[in-house]
Amino acid sequence: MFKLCRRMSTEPSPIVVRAWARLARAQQTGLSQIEASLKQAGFPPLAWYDALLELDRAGEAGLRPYELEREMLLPQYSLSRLLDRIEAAGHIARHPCTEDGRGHRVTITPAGQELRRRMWPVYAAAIQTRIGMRLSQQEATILVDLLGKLINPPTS
Amino acid sequence: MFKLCRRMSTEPSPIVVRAWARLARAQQTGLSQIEASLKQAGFPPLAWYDALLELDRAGEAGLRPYELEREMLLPQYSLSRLLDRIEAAGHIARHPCTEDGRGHRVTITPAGQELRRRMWPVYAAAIQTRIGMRLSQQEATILVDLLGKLINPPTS
DNA sequence: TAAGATTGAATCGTCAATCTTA
DNA sequence: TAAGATTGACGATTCAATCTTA
Repeated sequence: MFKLCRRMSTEPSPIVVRAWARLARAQQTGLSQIEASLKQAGFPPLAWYDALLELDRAGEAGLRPYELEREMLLPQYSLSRLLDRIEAAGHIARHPCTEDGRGHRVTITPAGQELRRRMWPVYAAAIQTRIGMRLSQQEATILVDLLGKLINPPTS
Repeated sequence: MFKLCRRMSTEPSPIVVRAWARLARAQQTGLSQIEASLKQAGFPPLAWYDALLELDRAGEAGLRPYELEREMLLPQYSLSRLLDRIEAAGHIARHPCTEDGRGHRVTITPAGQELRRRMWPVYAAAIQTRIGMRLSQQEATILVDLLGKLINPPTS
């Protein structure tokens, strides 16, 4: 009798599997509470905030859609539809791009800046409830460090 | 001149905001790689695995949909539609419930057990790539502990 | 040919209403 | 009245195809 070859030489250890399970659970729990808080306050989803934040930081020059895709880790078509909705609500504007005729520039409008500003206190309160009230400053620092190792590139 | 009242006495600290941002980013990156691996191998989404795992553990008695909702943190209607799809593919069965005429019991079929078994190596390899290869055992242990503090109940 | 960006059709998720039984 | 569960209608996401310009 021979032992079967262990093909999965890189099978994850039980503690690694638990780490992934808890990462998924902690994020899902946090995200759903944040989304619920925003909705209850009459605001749009968190993805709108993320987009408006990046566009606000980019200033008058705005961003190309492909730049926003990379910031937000969204596929091209998904961002395109998200921008459709935010634009229809009057919070961003799309302009033809002078340097590259294929592309566009996206900029935030004053109404968009105002929306982002008003969303922040609700978002911040939810972050504080889910994270801030459960970790010390030192624990939060360690968590930031460990999660940094999980984010690309592999050698960070 | 009087200072304005600080209404947000619980404004999160910058490190807490960074912790949330990285938690969201690490989970999103991990999940999208896992989903991509499963899809490339011809398998259904991760939610199918999660449901099949719980039902496999529950054995012949199966689970009531409301029990599965709580395990998976899904709303009732969302789980109902997920079960529709998995049932249509022949991987689970819904039975009327003898103890409670309103409810049902959901059980895994042999085909469902087989599917779950075949999905695991692909899922495991992705976990190892995203988590196992980036953290030591000690780091993974600390991460499990910190994430545990973020998961309900608040006093865990 | 490839990159930036969008879109029709199909799938999936969500809201509100509904049905059945406790 | 409330709990377990489902469903019609609608909104969001995804896939594949398309359009325009580099």
